[in-house]
Amino acid sequence: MTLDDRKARVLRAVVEEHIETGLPVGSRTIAKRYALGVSPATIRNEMAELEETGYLDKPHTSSGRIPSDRGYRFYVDELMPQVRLHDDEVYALESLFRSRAKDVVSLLKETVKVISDATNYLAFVLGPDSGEVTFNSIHLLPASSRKALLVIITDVGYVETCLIDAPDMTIDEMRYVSDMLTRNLGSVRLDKVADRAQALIREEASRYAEIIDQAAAFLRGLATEPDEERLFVGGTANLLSQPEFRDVGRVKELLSAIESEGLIQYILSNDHREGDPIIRIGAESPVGAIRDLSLVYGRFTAGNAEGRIGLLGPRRMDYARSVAIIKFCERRLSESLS
Amino acid sequence: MTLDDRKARVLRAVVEEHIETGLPVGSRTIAKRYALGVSPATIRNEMAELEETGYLDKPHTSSGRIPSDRGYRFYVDELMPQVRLHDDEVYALESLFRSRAKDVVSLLKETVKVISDATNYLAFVLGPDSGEVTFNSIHLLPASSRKALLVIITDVGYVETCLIDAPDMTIDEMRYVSDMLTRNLGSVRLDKVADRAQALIREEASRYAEIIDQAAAFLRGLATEPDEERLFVGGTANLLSQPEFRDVGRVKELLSAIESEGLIQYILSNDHREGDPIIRIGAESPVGAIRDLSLVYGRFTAGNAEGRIGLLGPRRMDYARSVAIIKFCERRLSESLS
DNA sequence: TTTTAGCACTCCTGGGATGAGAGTGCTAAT
DNA sequence: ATTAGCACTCTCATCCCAGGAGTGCTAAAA
Repeated sequence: MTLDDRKARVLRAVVEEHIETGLPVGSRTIAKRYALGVSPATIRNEMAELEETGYLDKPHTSSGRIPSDRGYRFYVDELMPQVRLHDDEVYALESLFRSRAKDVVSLLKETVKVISDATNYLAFVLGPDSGEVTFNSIHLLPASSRKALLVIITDVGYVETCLIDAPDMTIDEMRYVSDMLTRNLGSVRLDKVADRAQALIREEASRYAEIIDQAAAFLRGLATEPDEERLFVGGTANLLSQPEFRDVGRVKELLSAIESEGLIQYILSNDHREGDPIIRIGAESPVGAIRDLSLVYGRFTAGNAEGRIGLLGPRRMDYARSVAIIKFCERRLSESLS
Repeated sequence: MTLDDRKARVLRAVVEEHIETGLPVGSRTIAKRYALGVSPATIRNEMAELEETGYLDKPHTSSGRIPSDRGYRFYVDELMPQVRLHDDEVYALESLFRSRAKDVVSLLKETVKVISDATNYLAFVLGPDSGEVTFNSIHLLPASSRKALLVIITDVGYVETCLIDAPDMTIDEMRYVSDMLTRNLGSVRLDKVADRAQALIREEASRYAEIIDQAAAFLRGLATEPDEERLFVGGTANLLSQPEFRDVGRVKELLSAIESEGLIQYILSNDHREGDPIIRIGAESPVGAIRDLSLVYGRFTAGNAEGRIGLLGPRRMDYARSVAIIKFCERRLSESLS
């Protein structure tokens, strides 16, 4: 279904006006602020037809119109301009990615912070799933007299550590065990590592069985860690400044929705290419709690695993800018993590 | 200033009733629900006197009373019962501290989560200041062909990592540098380490100057990291279910207050012993944004550094239970981190 | 002297009623 | 096909009023 030129222009005006003000928009406003060259009455007629065909809604009989999900969808697919980010925004993001004395987790967290502040929406990053990751090397380091620190470096740059019991081990023994573990378990996917470790214990019949056991348990833990563990959310406070959240009930609902499994599963279930962010408007997402919010998110790759980065905002969010920001982050995250 | 026995009982009844319901409490309610053995009229007289002496307030002329800051203070100091935690609460907390396959940061984060869920208040932990910490050992590990991972283990169990440029180094070289750094910089306080590193570079006149430089820069970064970096907050969503936050403006104000330097500085500025949590009621804290909230927090020690753990709730928070929870966490955190 | 019952008074709260304002839909004129 | 004009609809803020909860005061009872 397509729209004739003038209807499209009216729709675009309604959407953009509504995105800006958050209020229902009337025919007079459009006539005044958008140079369509026709009178309010004509626009009224067009709006009536756009309503009949489902692109616009009326909150009540005698108010202005607001875009329906379908209206936003048409706008996003056909009318939305491609925006360029402001120089200072680009600068803020670039400096994030340039200073590389950081671990992956900090990078992801800071990215979330920057883009939520830049948009006033809620931002999230879903880090690469460690289960699909292989690890680069594993090290045992002395931590105290009876403890050792297990350090695991994955191929996407995650660094995971945990303290394990390792009484009476010399540094040389630790090095030996480190080498053995790296040799035998490196380049095995994390979710397969537990089995391999069992085999290793049998082969070696060694006095290090206990160490290997602890290491395997930890690796197993990493692989089976629930999705929420690698979700970083930022900008809750920003969201509160959106007028649609003057009702606290909404906010609560939303916050718990984000932490619930459902939303993450939904985001992961959508297959898409990098550089082509997914936009889900209002009730297009099957997740109830965000039925009057919109979602713009993309994916980035880190080694052979992938993560997601996105924005969650009111249905009247600024899609054009959001898409530009997400695209930028997709690209730069993928570069930084490879 | 002290109160005669009956006034104290009336005050206690008003405080406890108000904590439970959140509403102004009237004389009739107290006569009915608390067995003081006197009529509402008598209670009215007592309440009038308590109001005159500043222990109670009236929202308006003909409503029930609510405790003033002073009333809460008297309650907290003189009337509040010592509560024991429920078995299941103790269990939830104990299992947190028992499973020790965790790094410090996760432990702190999970503690925050557990106690904010248990209380429905906002919980926070301020981790030990790394500037006052010495480190245990420092290691260089191969990460990729041109990069090495710098791992620093502090004496309180923090593990900090960062990637640095280290082209063409063999494992043996890395071990050599690791040993050198640990020998020369270990047991130096983090905030003194930069100077020491400069000295080291001069002494060694070595080809590893660049590595040492990067390590020193990172250590310096740790030491000068702002206080907020080690602040973990949890339970924002819980706070929204408190009736005093049905107004979104409040919530926003509060969220930004927490992230502001001021509150943290205030908390750090109070000296106190472990096992003796500080209670700050309403306007007792000089930080404007929490002038109608209360703060209950304690301290824990980790090596020779110290951290803080606390709850931020409405002025009518359940002080008795909050104190019990904070005491418990103080003790167990100190045990776990030493 | 202390406690209590009684009662007038105050103030908040919630439910209509009202009027202004914004915007529409329709009709008739251009 | 477009536009001006106008009656109509609906929301929103305000005001008013009655109901209810609670107080303070006075006078009687313990």
